[in-house]
Formats: sequence, C-alpha cells, structure tokens
Amino acid sequence: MDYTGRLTAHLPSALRLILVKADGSVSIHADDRAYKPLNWMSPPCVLREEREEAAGGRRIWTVTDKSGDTLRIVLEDVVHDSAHELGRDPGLEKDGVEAHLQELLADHPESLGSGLSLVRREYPTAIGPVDLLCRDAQGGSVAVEVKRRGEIDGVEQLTRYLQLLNRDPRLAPVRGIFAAQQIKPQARTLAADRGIGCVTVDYNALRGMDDPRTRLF
Amino acid sequence: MDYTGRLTAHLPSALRLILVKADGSVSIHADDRAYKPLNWMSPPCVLREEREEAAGGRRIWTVTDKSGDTLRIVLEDVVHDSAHELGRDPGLEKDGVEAHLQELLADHPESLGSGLSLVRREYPTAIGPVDLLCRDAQGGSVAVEVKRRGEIDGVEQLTRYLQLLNRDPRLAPVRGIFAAQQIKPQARTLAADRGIGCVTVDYNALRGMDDPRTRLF
DNA sequence: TGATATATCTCGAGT
DNA sequence: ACTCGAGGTATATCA
Repeated sequence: MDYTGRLTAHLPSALRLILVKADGSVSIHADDRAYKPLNWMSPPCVLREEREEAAGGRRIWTVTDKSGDTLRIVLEDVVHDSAHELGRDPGLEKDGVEAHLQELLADHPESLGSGLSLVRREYPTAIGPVDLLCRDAQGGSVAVEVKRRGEIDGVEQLTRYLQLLNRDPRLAPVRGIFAAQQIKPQARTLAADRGIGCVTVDYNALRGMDDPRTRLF
Repeated sequence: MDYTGRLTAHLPSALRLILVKADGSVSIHADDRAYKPLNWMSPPCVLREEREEAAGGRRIWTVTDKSGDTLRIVLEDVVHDSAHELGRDPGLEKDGVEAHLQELLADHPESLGSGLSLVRREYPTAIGPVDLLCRDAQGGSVAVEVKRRGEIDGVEQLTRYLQLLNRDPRLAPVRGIFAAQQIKPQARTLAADRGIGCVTVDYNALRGMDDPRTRLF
C-alpha cells in the first residue's frame, strides 16, 4: 500500500485485514492495536478497482477523496472475502462527559470556593459563552472554565473570556477559576502566572451530592 | 453492549462487526467511519465468554483491562464468524511529519531568514521547550515555532514562549518566527498583530538541500 | 513512570 | 465549507 496526502506513507506486502464500509471508507488493519488502522481513507471517498495488464494480474485498488489524498492498494492474494449489510446504527449513548460536570458544578458552585453563587451558565461573550459566571461573597464577579482534563488551552480560553468580561464595567473586575477533574502542571503554572485560580473537582463526589438518595435536605 | 470505565456508555442491540485481534483487543464497528469503532478495549485486556443460564442462552463476552474498565457484549446472533492469523506486521513507513521538518530547519536555519544561526533545538522554558532558538546576524535572539500546518494555536504557543524568554535578560529582546509548510490566513493575521514573522517552508526543497546527491558542497 | 507535544488525530456541533 | 472544542483521544518522546 502507498498513501499520498497530508504525508506520504508506505506499507510493505503482508497479510492484513481490509475493511470497506457502507459509506465507502476503507481501512487497513494489522493483527494488533484495537483502535487504529495502519492506514485508511475517511469518507467521502471513491474506490476504483483495476487489474494489472498482465493476464491474471493483481487487483489494484485506488481510493481517493476530494482533497486529493490517495490510497493505492495492491491485492496480491485474497485469503477471505465476505460482505454484510449492517444497516443504520442506533448510535452510542454516553454518560460522564464535560457537559455533565458543568451541570453538577452549576448546581454546587460552593464546591468551587466558599460563598460562590451562580449568576448564569453559558454566559455569552463576543467570542463564545463562558461556562459559569458566579459571584463571590464580596459581590465580585467570577468566571469559571470547566474541563474534564485541565490543559493549557483551557487556561488560554479562560484568559480570552476574562479579557472581554473585564471590559464590561457592570462586571469588572472579574477573576477566573479553572475547574477540572485533573489539572496538568503546565496548565497550573500558566494559570498562576495569570492570576487564575485552579480547582480540581471530584466528579463522583459531586454526583453523590446531587443524588437524592444521599442528600440530607 | 455496555462500557464502564472513564465514562459509561451503552450500545443498543444492532447488527455490527466485532473485531478481535491477536493482542486480545476488541473493537465494535458500525457500517460507517473508517477510523473509529463505536467502542473498544485496548490491549492488554482479557476476554471471557460465558452463556446465559437458560438452555441455548446467548453468549456473553466480558472484556476487562487492568485499570478495571469493562466492556460487556451480549451476542444475540452470529451472522458470520471467521478467524485468520495475520502474523507480525512489518509496519508503516512515514515521511513528512513535524519532527522531520524541525530537523531539516535545524540544519538549515538560514532558510528561515538570512544570517540566522542555530543556538539550540528544544530550548527549555518553564512551560515547555521552544522548537528552535536562533541568533540573527545582529546577535539578536530568535525563537522559532515549527508546525506542519500553521494554525492559530501555534501562534499562541509561540507567544507564550516569547513572553517567558523575554523575561530572561541574557536573551531579551527575543523576536519570534512562525515556520510551517502552510500558514492559515487567520494565523498569519494574529502573528502580524503580535509582531511575529511568518515563513512558509518548502519541505521538498529543504529535503533536497539535505540530500547528498543534490548537494553542491 | 510521568509530563508534554503530535496526530493523515477523529468526530460532532454550530456558524 | 469552515471553525471550534471534546475525546475512554492514542501514541511517541523525553525528563
């Protein structure tokens, strides 16, 4: 196989699994790495088959997408071939993603700092909504960015929001809190450098506070 | 299927492809998306099969990894089942990734600007290493961020480095150069706004300079 | 082992 | 069509 596109790549001849899906996408798998194909072409793309000129020549697949990326596969031997219509998939239902964390924190802003109360979730700014806007015991404004994993881009994002919010005389001065289940040292350093507070939150503990069976009031 | 681990997820009953690889990994595919399975378990993990108690009961797979993540799959019907030993794969050969570009630019800093010479690759700062630190003909410091595709976050990254480097009196003032094979207009605008220079580099030309067959000296 | 940057990231939502 | 953000990101490198 040869791939030319965002990079160039080559796969020597070997026994592999080729998966062609209903949407036309193609992926080539080795017998390890659950997740990742050795090579692939994402839909939408077109598969064209031809044969080498010599009699009994090998089949050659050329898979192309609209941006010009090309996958060329030479089939030297087919050990097994089967096709099945799977139909449309009902899809995956997830629970425990960032949106849930934001909901829980909106219900329990005091877990971000004593005396904090929620003003609004998804408080709008010119460059997008801030996850949580709160007020502290002294009446000061607090902007909160919520992440599952706290990395440096999250701090940048919050910095941009703070810059805008601090231009609004009804809110200024606004301080920032970066809340995540886990905060990387790098992000912590940058946050400290910018005067942004860091809070690591325990998702399960928060969920427990929200669970009516364990609630006391 | 039910997954419990970093999050919880559920897949309703449907016709799907289940891939079990030699390393024990399991992935569940729908009939679209070349790359990503609906759900999976990465190696190392253990697959255990049992049957429901009722006679002729359905087969149930439980896949577990050492961190306790669990995938539970109920096989309601098996339409097709086949197994093949693929053997060890010779692996993928890539060319044209960022590391190559950085190496080439380290060898040819003059292609970033006449008179530039390399001080150090991966020059360390508190928040991570700068790709290249150079010196210009006037002895001034130049920090270079290398990307394959120049986008806005690359400019942000370089801005952070410049801020830190400019606090070091042995280096200051430090100017920045953003080098990439292709630079998005948005990134170019932001860079200009921050006084950062942009250089688009020709990977093939650079490689040619590095190729002894085409080298003149 | 932990932290960090890259990736043909993928994928989905929103504009 | 493009941008932005999340991901069970995965994966490689380097301290």
